[in-house]
Amino acid sequence: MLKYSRQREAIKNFLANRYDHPTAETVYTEIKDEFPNISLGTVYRNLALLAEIGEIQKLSTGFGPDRFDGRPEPHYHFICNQCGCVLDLTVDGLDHINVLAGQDFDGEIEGHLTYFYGKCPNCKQEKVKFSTH
Amino acid sequence: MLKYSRQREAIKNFLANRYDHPTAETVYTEIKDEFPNISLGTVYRNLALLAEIGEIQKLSTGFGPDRFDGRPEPHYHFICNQCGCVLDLTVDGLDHINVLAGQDFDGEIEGHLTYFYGKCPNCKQEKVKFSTH
DNA sequence: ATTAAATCAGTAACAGTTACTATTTTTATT
DNA sequence: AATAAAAATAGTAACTGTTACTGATTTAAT
Repeated sequence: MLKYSRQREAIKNFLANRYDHPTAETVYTEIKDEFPNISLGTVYRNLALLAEIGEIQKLSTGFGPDRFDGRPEPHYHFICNQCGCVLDLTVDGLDHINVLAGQDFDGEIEGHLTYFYGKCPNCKQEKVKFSTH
Repeated sequence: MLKYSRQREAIKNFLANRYDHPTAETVYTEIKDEFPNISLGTVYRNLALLAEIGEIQKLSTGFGPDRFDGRPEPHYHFICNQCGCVLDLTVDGLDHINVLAGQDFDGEIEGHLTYFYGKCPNCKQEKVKFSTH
């Protein structure tokens, strides 16, 4: 049975108000303002739990630590090749790729996980700035 | 300057003949037949190097250790939710999803990384077997 | 108020990977 | 073939991110 915990609530609220997909470490250090002696283990445990019950999302980008997204509803993510930032990305009409993938496959495709890569708006700007003088 | 090394060559050949996307640990233990005192560090170093120069691919699936694919040409991957196996998957006509993703995005989409999930052919079979008696 | 279960803080352990160092291989030059 | 510089190696230590353990605290039902 799941019991209320202020720490868990604080972690969830913290994530709900952030859009930069922080790491467990970031959640830990930031939440320390409110809970000066919260444990890193508590942060990891609650992040895992919240992800499991679908209240947040865990992003394993492949490089560096996992990141967490306070928006539970399904959406895509963009990772900047230059600065490494992670941005939310709403892309419609991508469900059909499961069908495409299943075309020549004897198993059963149930879902997919996609990360988009490139230059974020900021880094795209930067590049223009440097290349035109 | 890149110098030849038999260990690197062996690692590359080993991967070229495997289609199960082994982990560094697996490469290490298997390649020990030929090089009894090869170092795990050597395996990691060469896997990273081969991936960097594009002769193999590194797969970060998000759970467990990274896996390696001896086929350098771009293709997709399927991960079985049940047994965890990783299979190659050829899916055509998926380049356009970069365009779709860039529709309402001010940055620049340069690529994407997609993993498909579901039941592999074997596990799909299993399920049928158990549910029909 | 009492109690049992859940959660906690603190810390140790763990997995996967990278970094360091002294020795060996490779390869270009004599 | 011998020499020498650069690259790679084996072996091991260290590191990063995460999980597991333990005894104390908090929650929530009685």
